[in-house]
Amino acid sequence: MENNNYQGDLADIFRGGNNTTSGESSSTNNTVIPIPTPISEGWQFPYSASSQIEQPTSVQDFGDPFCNLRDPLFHDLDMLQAAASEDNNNNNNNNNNESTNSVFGDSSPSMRKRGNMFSRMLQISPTNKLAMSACVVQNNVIGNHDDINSSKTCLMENSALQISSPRNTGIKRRKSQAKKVVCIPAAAPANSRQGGEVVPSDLWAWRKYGQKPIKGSPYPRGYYRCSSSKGCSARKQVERSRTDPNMLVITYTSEHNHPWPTQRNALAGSTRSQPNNSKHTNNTIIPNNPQSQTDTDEQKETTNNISAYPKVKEEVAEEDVRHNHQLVEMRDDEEFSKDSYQPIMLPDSSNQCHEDFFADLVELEADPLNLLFAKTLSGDINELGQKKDIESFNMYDWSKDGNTTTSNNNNPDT
DNA sequence: CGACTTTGACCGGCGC
DNA sequence: GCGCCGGTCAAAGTCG
Repeated sequence: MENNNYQGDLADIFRGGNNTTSGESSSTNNTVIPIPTPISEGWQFPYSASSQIEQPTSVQDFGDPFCNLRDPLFHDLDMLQAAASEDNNNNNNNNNNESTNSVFGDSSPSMRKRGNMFSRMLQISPTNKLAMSACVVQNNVIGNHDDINSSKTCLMENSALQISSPRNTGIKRRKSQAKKVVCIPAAAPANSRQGGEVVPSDLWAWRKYGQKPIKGSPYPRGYYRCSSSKGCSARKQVERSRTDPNMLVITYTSEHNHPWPTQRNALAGSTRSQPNNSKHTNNTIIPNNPQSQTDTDEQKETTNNISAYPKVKEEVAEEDVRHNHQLVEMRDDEEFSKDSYQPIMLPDSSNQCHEDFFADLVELEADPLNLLFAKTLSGDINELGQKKDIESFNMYDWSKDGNTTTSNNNNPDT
């Protein structure tokens, strides 16, 4: 394998970007929401125990719990510029802060207000220079999804490459598709057979249909499609970060054409990664019961299990901020009953110290995924200060209706 | 038996 | 136009 231009994957994420104006379905939509690792940043997810979790948008979220993450910062590009300007001034007075801290931490009021990593939706649009600027700013400050812990130099490099890439014209992409990129902590590669990833499962059932070695990456990329429903075009790609094997880069493509699966549906069609399958451990874990995660080599897991998104860093890419906003708005009208599941609430203490940083994340808190992060991060970081990866992912509590739940599946009490 | 994973082959987009 | 490379297909094998 070649190891050149590791930015490639990220570049791919960016390069295809066309802003999706309403009505332009053919455009490629990529947005990246870099989520810094709390491990090194001291960053943590906020959490509001009082937050009510709404059923995630199923049809338009690419099956990505992160889909609804959006960025107040980039909600308005004007705000972005204003923020940048403001922050520059502030940073001048806070030189002792690392740039990352300025964003993840607390240096800049403006960034603190607008700059949460979850919400950093960027409009990666070749036609929108301002958006591209936003991209640069974001990458410089927050990080590259492929290696958030990497140096700023690297980040800036990526930014430059992404923008300068001819592909950033993005008008022609292999297949015009909206994509979302999520970078999440992964189980230790050593635990995965054949370099396969232990992919944290989400609420959808995925079936692997291919795997390819990717140029520039020592790790293969797995291709999955939604198996929850025949005819569903939703796909995702899973690969390890080239620079940080502990991170998985998951790219969601296309959309689910069916409702968010119930637990049964999510589990349906899967015989190898069932929670009750002692051999094939799934990634679903009870947040409060880390031991429930056995994380064996067998669990290549991708699939099917409900839930679990890791805590730490992550990125979601999507090209059109507006689109995300729409998703958010639509979510309020979601026909899916939130009876389907309930988030596991965190102790209030978990969010206390983060509220300032996530002051603007009210919307995000409504997203189950946010809870995932909140839970995992607050727990893992506070307690361990290190990533526990997938082991503490299980953020969903599906037991509301008394059905078997992800949590319950791993809960010794059940 | 059905659903899944694995894996080589094929196809097509994209850069040169 | 050519070749590289990513994405998908589909056969074979595995598993419950």
